[in-house]
Amino acid sequence: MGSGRVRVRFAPSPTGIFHVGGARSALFNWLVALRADGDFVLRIEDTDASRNRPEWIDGIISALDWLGISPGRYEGPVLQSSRADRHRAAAVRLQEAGLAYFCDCTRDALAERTGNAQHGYDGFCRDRGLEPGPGRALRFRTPDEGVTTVRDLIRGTPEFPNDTIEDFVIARADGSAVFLLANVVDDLEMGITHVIRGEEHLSNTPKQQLLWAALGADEPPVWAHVPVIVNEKRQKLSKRRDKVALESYRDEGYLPGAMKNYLMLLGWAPSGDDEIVPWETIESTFDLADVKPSPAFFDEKKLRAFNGEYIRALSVEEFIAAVQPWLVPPAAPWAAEAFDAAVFAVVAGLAQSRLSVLSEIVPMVDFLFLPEAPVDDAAWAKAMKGPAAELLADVHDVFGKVEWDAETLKATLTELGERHGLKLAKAQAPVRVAVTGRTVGLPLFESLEVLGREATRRRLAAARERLAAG
RNA sequence: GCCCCCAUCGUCUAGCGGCCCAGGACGUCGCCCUUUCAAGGCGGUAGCACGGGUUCGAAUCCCGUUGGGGGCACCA
Repeated sequence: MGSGRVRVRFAPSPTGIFHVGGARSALFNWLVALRADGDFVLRIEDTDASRNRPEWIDGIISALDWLGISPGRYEGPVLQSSRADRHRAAAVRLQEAGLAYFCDCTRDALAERTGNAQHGYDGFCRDRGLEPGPGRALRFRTPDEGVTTVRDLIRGTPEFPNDTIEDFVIARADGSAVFLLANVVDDLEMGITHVIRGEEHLSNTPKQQLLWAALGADEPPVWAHVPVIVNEKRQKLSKRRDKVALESYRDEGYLPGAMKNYLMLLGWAPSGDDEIVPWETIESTFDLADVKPSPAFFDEKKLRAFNGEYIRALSVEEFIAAVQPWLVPPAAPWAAEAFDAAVFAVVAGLAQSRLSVLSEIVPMVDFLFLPEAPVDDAAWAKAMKGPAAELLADVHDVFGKVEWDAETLKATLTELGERHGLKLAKAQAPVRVAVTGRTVGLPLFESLEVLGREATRRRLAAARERLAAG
């Protein structure tokens, strides 16, 4: 408005988790602000006091920060609750101007009149001239004729016949404004020029646009309703059924870069054949007008693949720093003092290409820091077959005297395996399970080298005992 | 029930009238590499929902059908 400076806002309600759909909306808004050299405002829609907790707000701020939208780079957070007086004032203004009226209809009374179902409000109190009072909500009087045309950057110009827009409630009986009004009052007074939000708000838009005009705005903001993100059943991602918390992805070890890149691909695509692109490229090429209007499925498999790529793109030093949180309790099952950074550094590079998410580092290196091999029963059953017992006996014996380096260990086991008619691929299995507890994992000989002769032989001996015990 | 939105491989998409008997990515399948598992390399698989138009020409434009989805609270 006025100056022409672009101002966008991200207006989540604090619900305890940060929804991936919200993350995408935030990113879209952020990008629009960045590209237009405009402002990004964070507004917390906390008007429903019954379900609000201060820590939820911190959660939103830190989630945004994780995405690269850091405090100080945007306006806010502005708590919508702090503006309640403005909202009430707007409601009063509309009522005094004759654009809204009081209504004491209950849901039941309305259902009875309209033949239940989910019809809109029938305008019963429109001309009853009710005064404010207990049980009386304020309804906005919508036009009876004409259409309200919404200009939407992603969807064109959806038209809503005014006679299908009911006289909706804008303030509760206690005078407090509901979302529809509070949201508009804030956007208007905060000078928001572009409202970029989820598609689920599209049907609210004609109502809000009517409110913009009623409150004296010269023109409504530019709307952009981004498609919803759906699950495999093609339904909107829900907190109850689906894994929607950004925090859970973060805690599992997804890198913010991968998450951002993936999220952007839902409904938008970089030019060219590469889907994995630097954030800077996205910043310099993103355009809301290129966003596809159809819903997109949140494919965690693809996200994982992306994350693996991002992990592999890290330098070993960066990788070591990134996995740090998973190498100490409580994420790690070993004692804090059992961890040896030098040992880990040796295998870090080997582990890096084997992870899709950072948390997978734990089962990959636990054998190095746990006092004993964390033997998995299924792995044991699978590997300890045939001449395993005899082979282990030989290995235990010979490993007591050979040079302790990966190359020698490999040559040794190759030879020992042949003695029992086993190719190396087969011969390594029992040794691997005896020492690491699993059938899969890091390259074996390098693992043995860092683990050391003593620990390795102790585990081989333990495995022999267990085998002997049946 | 009413209003609105959407429709290219299983999935995310490129395509904005001829460059397309449709390209990329994830998945999946096969092969190679290989001490397991990954990673990597090579190759394959699979799609314009349907029906009418418009046009010399349609995945691309229009209409309809069908199918999906979202919304219809004194929640946000």
